[in-house]
Amino acid sequence: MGRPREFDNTAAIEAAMEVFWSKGYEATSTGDLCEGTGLGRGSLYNAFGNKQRLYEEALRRYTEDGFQDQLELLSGSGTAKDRLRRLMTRVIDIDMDDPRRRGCMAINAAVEPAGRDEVVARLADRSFKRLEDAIRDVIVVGQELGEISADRDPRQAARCVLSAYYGLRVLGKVSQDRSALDDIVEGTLSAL
Amino acid sequence: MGRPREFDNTAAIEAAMEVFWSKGYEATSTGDLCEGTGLGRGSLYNAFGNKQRLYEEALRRYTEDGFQDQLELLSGSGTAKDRLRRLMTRVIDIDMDDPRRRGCMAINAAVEPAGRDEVVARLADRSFKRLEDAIRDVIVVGQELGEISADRDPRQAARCVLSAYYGLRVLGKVSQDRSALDDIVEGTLSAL
DNA sequence: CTCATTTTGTACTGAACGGTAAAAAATGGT
DNA sequence: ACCATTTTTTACCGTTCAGTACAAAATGAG
Repeated sequence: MGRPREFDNTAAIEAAMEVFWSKGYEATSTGDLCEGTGLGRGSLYNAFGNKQRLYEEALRRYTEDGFQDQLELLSGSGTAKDRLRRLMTRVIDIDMDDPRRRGCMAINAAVEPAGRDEVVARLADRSFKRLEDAIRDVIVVGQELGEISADRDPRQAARCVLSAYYGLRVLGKVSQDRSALDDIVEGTLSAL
Repeated sequence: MGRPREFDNTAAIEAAMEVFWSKGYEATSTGDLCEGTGLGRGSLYNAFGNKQRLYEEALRRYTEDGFQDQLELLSGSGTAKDRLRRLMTRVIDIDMDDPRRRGCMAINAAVEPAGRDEVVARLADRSFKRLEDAIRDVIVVGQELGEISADRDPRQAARCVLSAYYGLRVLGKVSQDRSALDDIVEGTLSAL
């Protein structure tokens, strides 16, 4: 019972995610969050407790949504290498087209608030590990089909792709040179 | 003429670097910087203008010092692969031994203040490019000596190592699994 | 010694911060 | 209709923020 909520919880978290993603944790004020979500201070604090917990919710949402997108790309058509290539070229497109240069929010989280918030650190870590597993699955299939050389441990190979992927996103934060990023994709794939 | 400075400019920048590196740009207050450098507010603002410009100085110092360390590792003894391996295992050691989990300040800069400060973005970009060139030089030598297969463009190969290197540092921010990071090193090197 | 010049320490500024208090408003149950 | 309960709104905390004003202190030039 009681007065019903006038806002959609999911939509509010998504709006907060956009704000945190664009500005980072520390540079985002609670006023920014009120403006972004359309909620008053009272509602925001009543629903989410404080800025830190709302950030955790926002990051959780980001990693869930992002992982679904990644799975979709990795389970598309084409060879295993084609799918891994699409995973990487997609983020190059996204990173270089985004005028706000938001990059990957999981990386941003690992860099900025993870040192002070163990929940954030574990969320980021789990997100990285899940992508590693998904990449590994693709590599295993590729090896079974003979598309990828089978003389390398698939877990190790997946970790290399994973590392290249996140390196790509770091470099994409400040690089203007798309061909450098494309080199990383092709070089990483030809190593498999 | 005028009253002489009582502090060493270089030492102050270095102290500020430590503070920014540990806490990040936004979370560092001007009070933290006074405490870290030992300077009063007046001296600090008189010498460096404002927080942003001091950060730029600190990052400049970090990238200069860091690049010297990297060059030293890359010009050491052993084969080209040995030297590239040392470059990477060194940062794994550093990242995993550091209780403060500061990571790579250039990455931190690319993630946090680069979006609002073009000077920072260019400093980070330049730092990345310089390491790419240094890695490429080692690969070229390795190819000439037959230690590294010569059928890959050295620039592309260098970019792959570079990307793996920064991926490594991102993962090292939150990972507790050293063997995963070691896999990346060995996988990346065996691809050359 | 005096004066121009620079640095230093301190006190202070208005603004913005994260978070809270409390009352009004809106519901369902009885 | 009334009450317990929850959300919303608004006004308000005390604190901290980045940056400044200004006078005292320390120099070298003349």
